[in-house]
Amino acid sequence: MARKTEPSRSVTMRDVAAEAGVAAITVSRALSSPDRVSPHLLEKVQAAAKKLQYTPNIAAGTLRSQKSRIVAVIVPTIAHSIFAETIQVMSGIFRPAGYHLLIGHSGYSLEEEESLVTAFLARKPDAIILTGYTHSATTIDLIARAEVPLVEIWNIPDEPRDTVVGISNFDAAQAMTRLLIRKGYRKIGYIGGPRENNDRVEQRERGFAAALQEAGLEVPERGIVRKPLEFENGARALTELLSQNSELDAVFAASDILAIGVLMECQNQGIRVPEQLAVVGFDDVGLASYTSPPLTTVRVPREEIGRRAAQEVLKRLSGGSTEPRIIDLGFEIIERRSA
Amino acid sequence: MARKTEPSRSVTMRDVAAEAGVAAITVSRALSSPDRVSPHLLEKVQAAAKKLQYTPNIAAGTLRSQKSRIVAVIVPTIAHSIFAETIQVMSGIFRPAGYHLLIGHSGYSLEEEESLVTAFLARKPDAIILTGYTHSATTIDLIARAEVPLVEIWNIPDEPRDTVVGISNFDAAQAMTRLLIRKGYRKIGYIGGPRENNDRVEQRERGFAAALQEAGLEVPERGIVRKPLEFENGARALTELLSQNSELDAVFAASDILAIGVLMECQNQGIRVPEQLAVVGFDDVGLASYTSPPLTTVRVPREEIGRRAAQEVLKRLSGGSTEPRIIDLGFEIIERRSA
DNA sequence: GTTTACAAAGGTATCGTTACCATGATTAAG
DNA sequence: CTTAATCATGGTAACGATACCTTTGTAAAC
Repeated sequence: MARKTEPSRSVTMRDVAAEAGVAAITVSRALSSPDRVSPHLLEKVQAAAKKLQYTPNIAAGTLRSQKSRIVAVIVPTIAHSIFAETIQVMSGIFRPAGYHLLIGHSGYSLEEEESLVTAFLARKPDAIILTGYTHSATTIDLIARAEVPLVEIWNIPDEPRDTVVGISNFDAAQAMTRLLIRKGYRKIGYIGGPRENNDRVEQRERGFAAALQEAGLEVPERGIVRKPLEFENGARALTELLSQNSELDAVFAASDILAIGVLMECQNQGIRVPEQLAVVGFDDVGLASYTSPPLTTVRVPREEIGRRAAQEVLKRLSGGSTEPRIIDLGFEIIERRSA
Repeated sequence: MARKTEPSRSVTMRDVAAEAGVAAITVSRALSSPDRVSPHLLEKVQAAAKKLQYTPNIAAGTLRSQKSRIVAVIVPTIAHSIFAETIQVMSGIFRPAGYHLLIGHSGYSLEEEESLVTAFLARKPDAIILTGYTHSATTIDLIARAEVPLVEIWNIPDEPRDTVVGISNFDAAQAMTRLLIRKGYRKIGYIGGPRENNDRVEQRERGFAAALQEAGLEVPERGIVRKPLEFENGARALTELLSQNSELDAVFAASDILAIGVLMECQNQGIRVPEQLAVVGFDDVGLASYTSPPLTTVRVPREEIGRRAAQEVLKRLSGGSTEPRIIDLGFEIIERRSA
């Protein structure tokens, strides 16, 4: 591909300026704040830029202005649909605004997250978006020192560090469990993800336990199973749960992925849902309304989380308030037929 | 968060140099090619960098060296698990090598892809990874002019432009259809995605048609339905297909997402799979082995695609060959119980 | 012991843009 | 009609790193 002609120095602002018969700085202005140059020159500059196929060198601009027009995003995993969707939505909002996304996945490891933050900070991102509120002290310190706006998404803490956009996973899990109780289920098992470094899952588990407690119910003996969020683990977890607890009448899965695994296993084992066993999930992934029976679950406004997070960043970057604040987007219990 | 003390000029290489009692250039070398400085000074520099919490300014380095250590990746959509997985794998390989990923989604639009390429090019990426081989002429020209290595993934063209890592979607679809024919199915319907700007899907459709033709079979009247890749569209497409073609005995879905939608609709309508209707998919997503019945499908080595693509980029960036070439990773027919 | 080779370290210029300040032109205010 | 205020434009320096070249020191070769 690369044709070897000459060193082919790339077209710079100076070249465009010469072509248009103006100063370099005017080209800069024409391209980044068009309303600050006269229509006449603006047109000339644009024509010249087009003619020379000028591509600005962002690195140079970043070096001088200390603004990279990059937003760094770190999620636990990109390969989970809920995070992929969030990223996609954010990307769609940042793009037209001229910002690009630097994406990393921590694999639920705080060390890896810290290492990513360190690496990303070297690119002077204009903002950083992290998942959850659980981060290493160094991570937080690094970001504070760099004076980079921080938006934490997906879960709501007691005290915000900076901006937070999410829902109360505790409240949502509690509400869902209450529904189960209200419907008359009494022996409710829990299937969730590992709690390490995952405050979303941890809060869901707590919300579940809180609902049982306030109803005077107990968590069944060995009624809690935790496995990574994969379909097959839902299936396995159910088997495990049932082998320990034959008279379970309901299962709360802290993620639809697990819940769907549970439903599939029920189908395999011929367990009728919800007659023999009620199953509820969390997230409301696309598939949840197509399972049989359709899954009762908690709808998390995940696109809205992405959208608001991105909008908050943009607002902040154009001079918005820097006060720490929590944006609670709320959840919704979606009753379908699995409970 | 941002504490307003003083302008807090950030720590530069010069500061580290002063602290370590060496020249700035030595710091540069110590950090980027440690084996080119004496162990003694290396240690001193590292200590100084640590003490001052030095963070390199990549923009400055990029400006000077014309190397950004950024790789741009454009996929049609991030929110589809197969692309999310590919991205995750690539990200995992690039990260330890010191490269970061700039990710964009084109929404299956060539114009949007072109616009993304234009925007990304301004960041002087060290390589660009695109999905499929169908791109606008300008896109290709832009990349060629910028002399940026290009890797195209997921599908294999006749003539490679640069590096290609993928599978033959044509061959795979053909092989799958042949299997259906070999098993005795004769009235085979097709459910696929829209073909515009999607050479993967297009080649699958062609492969399907080719297999029927070589067996002397015909595509059933109105036996082809195309809808965006969503579960619900699989369900809808099946209904549509069946209403036009009551004696269909098999359905080839060009994506597991659609196939799973089909399976769910079969369950709803009480159609026995595979006895009344065989269903096969394409991709082998995680869920495919958990449906009931488990889905017969084409396994696409999508993690391997991501891995190889990333490795090829790294190889190329450390001086590897620049000859255009195709890396065909092959596919596998996974026979489960849905056909 | 002298010459050659090579490694280690430093000096300086430079990448391409934008911040900052200055200038001249135009308009508004008195 | 003068003065101030505002706008459009330009000149220059600087952001922080690395490429390139030079210098110095040490080991190898004869």
